[in-house]
Amino acid sequence: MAGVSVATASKALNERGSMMPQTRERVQAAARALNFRPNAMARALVSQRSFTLGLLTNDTYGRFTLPVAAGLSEAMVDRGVSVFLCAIEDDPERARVNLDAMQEKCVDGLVLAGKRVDRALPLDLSGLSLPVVHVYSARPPGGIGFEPDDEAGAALAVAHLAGLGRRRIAHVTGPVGFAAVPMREAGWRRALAEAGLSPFGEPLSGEWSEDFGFRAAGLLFGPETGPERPDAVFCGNDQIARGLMDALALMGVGVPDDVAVVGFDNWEIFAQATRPALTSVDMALKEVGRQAGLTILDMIDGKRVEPGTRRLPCRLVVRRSCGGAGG
Amino acid sequence: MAGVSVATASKALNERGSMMPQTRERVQAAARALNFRPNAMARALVSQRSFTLGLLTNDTYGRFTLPVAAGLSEAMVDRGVSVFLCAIEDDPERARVNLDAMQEKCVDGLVLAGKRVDRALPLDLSGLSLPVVHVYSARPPGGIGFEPDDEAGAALAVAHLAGLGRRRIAHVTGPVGFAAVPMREAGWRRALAEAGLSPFGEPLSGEWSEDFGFRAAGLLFGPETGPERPDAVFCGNDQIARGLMDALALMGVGVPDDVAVVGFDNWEIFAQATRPALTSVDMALKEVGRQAGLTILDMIDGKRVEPGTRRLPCRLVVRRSCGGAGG
DNA sequence: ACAACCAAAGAAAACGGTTTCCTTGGTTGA
DNA sequence: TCAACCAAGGAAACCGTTTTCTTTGGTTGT
Repeated sequence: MAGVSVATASKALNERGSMMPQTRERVQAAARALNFRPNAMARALVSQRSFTLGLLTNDTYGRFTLPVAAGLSEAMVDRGVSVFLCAIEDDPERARVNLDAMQEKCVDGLVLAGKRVDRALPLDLSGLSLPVVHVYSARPPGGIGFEPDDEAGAALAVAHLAGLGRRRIAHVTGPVGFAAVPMREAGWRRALAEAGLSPFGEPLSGEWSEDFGFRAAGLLFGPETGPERPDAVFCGNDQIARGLMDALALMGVGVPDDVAVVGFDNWEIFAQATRPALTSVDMALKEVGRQAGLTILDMIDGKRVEPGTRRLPCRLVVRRSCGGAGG
Repeated sequence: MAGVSVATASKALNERGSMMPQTRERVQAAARALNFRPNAMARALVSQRSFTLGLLTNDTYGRFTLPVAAGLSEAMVDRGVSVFLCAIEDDPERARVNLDAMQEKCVDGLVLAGKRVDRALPLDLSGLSLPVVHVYSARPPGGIGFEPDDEAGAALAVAHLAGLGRRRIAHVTGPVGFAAVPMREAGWRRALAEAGLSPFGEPLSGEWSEDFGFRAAGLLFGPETGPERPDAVFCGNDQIARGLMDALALMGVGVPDDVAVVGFDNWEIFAQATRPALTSVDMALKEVGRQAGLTILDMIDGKRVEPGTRRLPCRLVVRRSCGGAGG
C-alpha cells in the first residue's frame, strides 16, 4: 500500500471524492507498481452489476451465431463487459441448465441468438427479470428483436441488377416455411416495381441447397423453357446461387454476359468459390450483434427501449457475377 | 428464512456440517419456495474460484472454434463452469484487452483456440499465473496443447481406401507451410506402407481451395497424364475434394467407380454437396474442446498435468464417394 | 480569538455468501 | 452426581471492493 486506507485508494483509482493530487498520484503509482487489478467480482457484489452478458444460441453450426457473437463481444469488451457463450443445441433441458447458470452468475442481460428468424429458442423466460434481446430468432410479444432487413437487402440486390440494365429478373429461393423467403421475395417485388419492371414469373421455391439451385437452372434455362429467359437471377442464398451457376456453366449459359446472378448471405466460402465470384447480399451480422449489445446495455442502464423488431440494413457485396462495375 | 441462521442455511444447502435431517429439509423447502439461487459471485469471492473460464480465439470464421467452443461449453456447464467468449481477431491489442478483462473477471483458467496448429495467438502470457491450454494452435515450450491427430486421421482414411481394394492412392493437399500438410502426408504414407502399397507419386501441394482441387484433377487425370492413373485420391481437405470431384465429373471420370475420393474436415456443407456425398475425416473438434476443458479443470484442482500436445483421434465418416460399404 | 466551514482522509458498513469457532444442552460413563 | 463428550446450531470473521459517514486539522470571517 501507498500508506493510505482502502477507502482512499478506491477513491484515488476511481477518480472519485476530493483529495490531494499528490495522494492520488501516489496511489496510482503504487497500483501500477503492484500490477493491481480490481477484482470484478467484489465490485459486482456491491454494485449489483456483473458487467457480464449471457449469449444463448442453438446455432451449433455457427453460420449465423459466430458473426453475431464476434460483433457482440467486440462491442462489449470496450465497455468492460464480457460475454458468456452457452451452446444449447435446441435442447430445452440444456437450455434450462444454461439459463440457471447465467442467473447464478448474475449476468446483467441475455442475448438469445437463433438460426431462423421465425423460430424461438426452447426457453421459458417467464418470471425472468433480466433484460433480454432476441437476435435472428422469434421474439415474444413485447420483446425486443434484432434481425437483418432481408426485404431491404433483397431490394438492394434487385435494384442493382435493374440499374445494370437487366430487365427479366427471376427469383430462386428456399422453402416457403421460412420467414426469410417472403421477406426476400417482397424486396424483389418492390425493387422491380420501383424500376418499372414486372416479376419474371413466380419465385421458384425449393430448398436452401446447391442441388435445388442446380435444378432451378434447368427450369429457367432448360430446353423445355419458353422463348423468354431471365437475364438475371436473384437467389435466396449463396448455396442456391452456387448450384445454379454450376448448372449454367454446364448448359453453356454465360455469367454475367447472358445472365447475372446475385446471392444472399455473402458466405465467403461460396461467394469466392463460384466462377465468376458471386455478388451477394451481406447481412452484416456483426453489426447486428453490436447493436443488440448496445441496446441491452441501454436496458441495463434503465433507459426505456421500444419493444419490437429492429431490422438492420444489409449491404451488397459486388463481385463479378452480376457484371457491370463490380470486381 | 426458515427460522435458522445464515450459517445453518448455508450448511443445509451445501450438505455440509451435521444437523437434524428435518432442519435440512426445512431449509431446502424454504429455498425452493423462495426460488433461491446462490449468488455465484459472492461464493467466488470467498472460495477464490469463479467457476468461469475464458475462451480466446482468433478464428472469426468459426470453422474450427465453434465446434471446440460448443464442446467446451457443454462439458463445462454440467460442472457449473461457464465460458467467456473473446474474439480477438489476430489483433494483439484486442487480445491484451480481452486478457485483462479475463483477469479482472477472475477466470479460473484460459483456453486459447486458433485456426492453425502451427501458429500461436498474439498473446503475451508471461507473468500469467493461470492454467492455460492451447487448442488447435501452437503452444509454448512446456505448455499444454490439444489437437486432432491429423496423422492418424489421414491413415484411417487411406487404410479404408486400401481395404476397399484401391491400390493407386494419390494425395492432393494444401500449402507446405501448414503443419497439417506433412502430418496428413505422413498418415497417408504410413497407411500405404502398412497395406503394402507404394505412394502414387508425390503429394500435390497447392492451396486449400476448390480451385486447386479442380486443377489437381487435371494433373492426375488430364490428357497429358501417363497411363498410370490413381484409383483413389485422398484430399487434404473437403474443399480440395469438392473441386477435384467437380473436375472429375466434367472429365467423365466416375466416382466412386473409377476413382474413390476422401476428404478431410467433414465440413458438412461440402461433404453433403458433392455428388456423390463425400467420405471425409472428422476431426472431432467438439471432443477436443471437451477434453481441453476437463484438463483445465484438473489443472485448477491442482492436479499435475503433463506438458505436451495431446492429439485426439479423428473418425472417418463414410459416404458414397469412396464406394464400398458406405451410404 | 473563536465559531463556522471545508477539504482530506480514514472508519465502518454493506454486498451475499462460506467457514471457523463457539455456545448450548443433552447423553454417556465412572 | 459430575466430568467428559458430542451433536446441533449460531456468532462472527472473511473475501475485495464501494460508499456513506465521521474525524481531523487548517482556513476563513467577524
